[in-house]
Amino acid sequence: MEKHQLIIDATCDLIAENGLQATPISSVAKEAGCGAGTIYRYFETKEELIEAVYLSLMERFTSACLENLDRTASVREQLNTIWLNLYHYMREVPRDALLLDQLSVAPAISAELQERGKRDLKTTIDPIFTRGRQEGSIKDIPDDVLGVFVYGGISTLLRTDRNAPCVVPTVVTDDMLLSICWGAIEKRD
Amino acid sequence: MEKHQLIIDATCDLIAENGLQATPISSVAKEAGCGAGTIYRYFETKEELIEAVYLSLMERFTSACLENLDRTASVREQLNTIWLNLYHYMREVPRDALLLDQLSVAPAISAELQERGKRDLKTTIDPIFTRGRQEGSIKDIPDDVLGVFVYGGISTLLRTDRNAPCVVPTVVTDDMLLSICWGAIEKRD
DNA sequence: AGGAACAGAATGAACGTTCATTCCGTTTTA
DNA sequence: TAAAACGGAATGAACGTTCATTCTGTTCCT
Repeated sequence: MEKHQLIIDATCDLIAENGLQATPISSVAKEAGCGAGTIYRYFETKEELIEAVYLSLMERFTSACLENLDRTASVREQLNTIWLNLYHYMREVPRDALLLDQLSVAPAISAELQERGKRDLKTTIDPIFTRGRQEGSIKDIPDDVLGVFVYGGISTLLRTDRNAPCVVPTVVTDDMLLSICWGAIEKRD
Repeated sequence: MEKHQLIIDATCDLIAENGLQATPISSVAKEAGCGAGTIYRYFETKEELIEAVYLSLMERFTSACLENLDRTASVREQLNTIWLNLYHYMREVPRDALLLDQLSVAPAISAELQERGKRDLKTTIDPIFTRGRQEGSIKDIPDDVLGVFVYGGISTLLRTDRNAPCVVPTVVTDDMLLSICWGAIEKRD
């Protein structure tokens, strides 16, 4: 495998396990099986490495969320797919869920980088919300608000469970989760 | 004011503004108007200081959320009060919202400390959920799941807005917010 | 005077980053 | 073809900086 990617992977593992401020370059080098100096052949600074880690993480989230998405299906079916994809990915790959928690408060992650990381997902989801709103099945509230609220709920739920385990995985079925998510955004008369 | 509290306050301000890893003791000392050594008269280690900061933060959140709570009111009214209190507090005191973001991924904050920080709030809210469930107005889903989901939605919404401002404060009315929160947890037939 | 409280310089460990050197595969030369 | 020359990837010891913590002399209070 490419050294570039090897270094990124090692950094992902270490930050998820130990946190950002407990992940010195020296330990990344050891984990990646190279010398510390080598890392600086691929990344000018540690900050740049972190940025690369963040973008690779967001790519994985994006493709996980969009997996098996049938873009001809109904609004409801499409959102169900995306939300369950997100929920399952975060449960199955806690490393990436932990990593996202760490990076979302890292000073190295600027506002534009965040925007870049979310762009692909947003350009898929926002039209679904828009359509749902036109069809009258979704509340008249901006895309961002609806999307972010649901995302925040799911991610916080799983984060809490990671800290004090055993509540969520055994109790929250897919149906429950979707009922909560839909309740939040659904328009009722 | 007590030096003890002065040091905690200075630390709150600096962590909220600069992040935890950009808040050395030396800068806390300067902000608090004392020498670095003085801090160690009140806190044995920096970690202990961070723990005190966290507990003081959670006290403020707790009392903000429970303000004007009428414990004889209906389930719906009580939850409305709590959620709006939370929403308004996080909007009005962004320093504390930022601080919570930083501390919730800090290694100094252990799982038990988190539990202690949330305890008072939970012992008030959980019975409200339980009652709502008995009355048939709230979904048959554990307290933790419902509470955490709503909290996560609100806090993530405001965090996102802080990074790319202007969406939320002007657009999301109290009614909208409550409609989202209630939709998530409300039982419908 | 005597002891507690305080300030800030001193200390040593840990970190990000640099750089002189080594290593290794490829190209050139005879 | 064999060996010499080359170039850039890789290395890790060394450097300068920053930080938490300690030390030491001073100030304040009673």
